[in-house]
Amino acid sequence: MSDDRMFGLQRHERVMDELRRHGAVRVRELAELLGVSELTVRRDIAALAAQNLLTKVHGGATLPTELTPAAPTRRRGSVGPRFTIGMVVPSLDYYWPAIVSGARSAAAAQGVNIQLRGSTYDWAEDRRQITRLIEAQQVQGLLLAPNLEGDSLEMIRWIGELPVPVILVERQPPRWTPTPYQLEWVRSDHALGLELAVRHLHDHGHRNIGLLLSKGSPTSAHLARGWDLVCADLGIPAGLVVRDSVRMDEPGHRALIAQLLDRCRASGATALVIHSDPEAMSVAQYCNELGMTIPGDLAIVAYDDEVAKLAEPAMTAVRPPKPMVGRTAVELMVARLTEGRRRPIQRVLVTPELIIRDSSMPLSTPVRSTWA
Amino acid sequence: MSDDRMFGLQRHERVMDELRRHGAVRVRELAELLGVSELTVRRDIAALAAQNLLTKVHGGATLPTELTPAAPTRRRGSVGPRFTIGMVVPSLDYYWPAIVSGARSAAAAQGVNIQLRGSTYDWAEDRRQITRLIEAQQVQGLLLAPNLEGDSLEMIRWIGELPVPVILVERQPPRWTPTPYQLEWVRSDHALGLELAVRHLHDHGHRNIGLLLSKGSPTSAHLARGWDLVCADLGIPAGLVVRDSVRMDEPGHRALIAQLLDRCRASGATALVIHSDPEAMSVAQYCNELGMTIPGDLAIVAYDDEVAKLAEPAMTAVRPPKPMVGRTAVELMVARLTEGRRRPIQRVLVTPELIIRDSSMPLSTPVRSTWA
DNA sequence: TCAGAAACGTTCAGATTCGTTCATGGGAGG
DNA sequence: CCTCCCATGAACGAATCTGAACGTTTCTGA
Repeated sequence: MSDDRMFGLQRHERVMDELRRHGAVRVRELAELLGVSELTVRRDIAALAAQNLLTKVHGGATLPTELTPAAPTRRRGSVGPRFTIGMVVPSLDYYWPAIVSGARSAAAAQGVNIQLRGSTYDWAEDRRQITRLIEAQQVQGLLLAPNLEGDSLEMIRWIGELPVPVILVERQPPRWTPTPYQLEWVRSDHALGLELAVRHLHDHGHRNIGLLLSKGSPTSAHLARGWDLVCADLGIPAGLVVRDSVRMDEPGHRALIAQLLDRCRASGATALVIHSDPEAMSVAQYCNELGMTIPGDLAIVAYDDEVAKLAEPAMTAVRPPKPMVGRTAVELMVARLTEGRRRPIQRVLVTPELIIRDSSMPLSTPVRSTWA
Repeated sequence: MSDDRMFGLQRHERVMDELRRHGAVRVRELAELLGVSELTVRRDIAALAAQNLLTKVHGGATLPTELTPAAPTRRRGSVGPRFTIGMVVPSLDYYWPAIVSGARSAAAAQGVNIQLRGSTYDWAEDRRQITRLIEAQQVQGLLLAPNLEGDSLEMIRWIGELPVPVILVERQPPRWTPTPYQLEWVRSDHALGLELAVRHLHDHGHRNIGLLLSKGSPTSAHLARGWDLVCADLGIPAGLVVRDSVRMDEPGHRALIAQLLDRCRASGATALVIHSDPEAMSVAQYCNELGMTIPGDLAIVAYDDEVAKLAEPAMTAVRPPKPMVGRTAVELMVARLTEGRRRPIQRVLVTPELIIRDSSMPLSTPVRSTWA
């Protein structure tokens, strides 16, 4: 089933992954981690460095910085707009690395720099990071993903008054904002993503589906909206919605899952859509311990597709277009900086993708994606 | 399963399925799984790679990522992708010329051609034009603005089955479409445009505002939605909405306007938002004949800004970002044609602009847009 | 400054994979 | 029924990937 070996490209991705997660990697560790010789790792690093995706240092590699020696200058004459864009994201180890990576590669293609700042899901910290970026006077634009829960109007007004253009990433302010210019944003269409999941399950015969939302995520609201719409469209019950945190590191998660499964049984649900992979894997593992089979006794679709592939069975998941969101944000920002205020405000929705694996369909069924 | 042999296309789908499930596939395993020779698998992979559906690597294939070595960079001649894009618009004399013009200039910048076809606001004619463009085999993509009133699902399904990528312009299909790929679109955010108009009037003291919608325009629905939302937000009455055609060339338009003004007087309305310039000018002219002053006795904001500037007094109007819509559509299409199906679906809203002239504010007031 | 240790990269070899060339066979169309 | 065409498969030289060996460079601490 699993390969003992990976392809070169996969290794490259893995290297970049580790790099984004930790900011730096060392050859020795990577060699062990990936199960290849150090020489191979060095070759990988050299290849990635040739694309300016990382900076080679003695003993390993780091994320590229403006200090990178001998950055091959862009093609001769057309230096292009050399902007520096600040980016503040709420997390650097879940969900956001893929967005940052998409942003980084778009930035490389456009010849601009990105100043990345990790924050938390907390507005005060967001604000601190943003303020520091602005005060450093180095950034011409900002890509932000602030926590808009709470008194969002106040935050939005504050953001609107920043001296540089702002584009919100994976966030949607109210449709009208009390700012001199309407705010620009780009986000995944999570409501549609959820709809894809439910319709996939519906296509495979499930008529009674439940939804488990993780608490406190800005995504939940969109998922809930998509849920209501698609259930109404398909004429299936929309009642089984649970908001709870059932991660394995959460105390009492087993009791919560047991409770959830009771509700499924009571309402006759045969499938669950679960927000965020860890929660889905937690549920799957619990089912496994109980002797329930997946997808036989319960079909599961996870939402996020960060680690769903690694579950056993591999989990069908909705994958938000994270790299594309980052990329689009950068492209919008470059356009805004290049064209100035005359350019009309754009708001972009990007559609997630449904990755069909084994947790949602009987294994014997010939594999056939609805996306064919 | 049923057949010992499958067609090439089926095999391709199967390969993509495996790929989506596992993220990577190995030539050897696929050959065994599909019961064909490795050479055949390699040929399949090469074909799929040519469509950017996967990335070929030594020993197999992976899903395309941003690390995917760039396709043959077409620098030297830098001929650019010389695509030809078909564009079918419902009118060539109102509203649409600005969109087409935006599209044309973007096309020139991108080095692609546009085949323009005028149609009507009628689905049968749309379909005829589209069919002809397809059959001529000259276009690699289509920008369409079909009339989606009526049995829109049927039309959407038809559009989804066209052999070239489609982007809808100023049209929004249902959030989910029964097509192999979700439809892509770009449109003006008319609801927000209307909101700008109402808030502008509200800012200048109007607390009782009416809305006149032209009948049968696809825009009306968005305007009505924006109207309900903004009236609720501002806490002003939303009851005075009239749907009528009051163009000067419409028989009986004077009676309808008289009726409208009666309703305004009855409800105490001091301002009107009127969809489409000709209607607004018609009302303004009638008011003028009655001796009412604009904006003194009645403030007017027109929606479309096609000819609003020519009115007397010059009319404040919401200007949908028409050139930008056309431009964005072309840019999206070029991206789609360049990057293929792997590119996630984008849906873009562009924000209109409020052009403040004389019909909404006392003439003495220095004209100053809230947009500074 | 120097020496030891670690890391690096060149070279070579073994193994695997790729793709060209040519031959075969079955289905579509006449 | 025949022919043409395309998809497939076999074989083999070419290309690629990987790791070991070993001389060279860089780092670190005395």
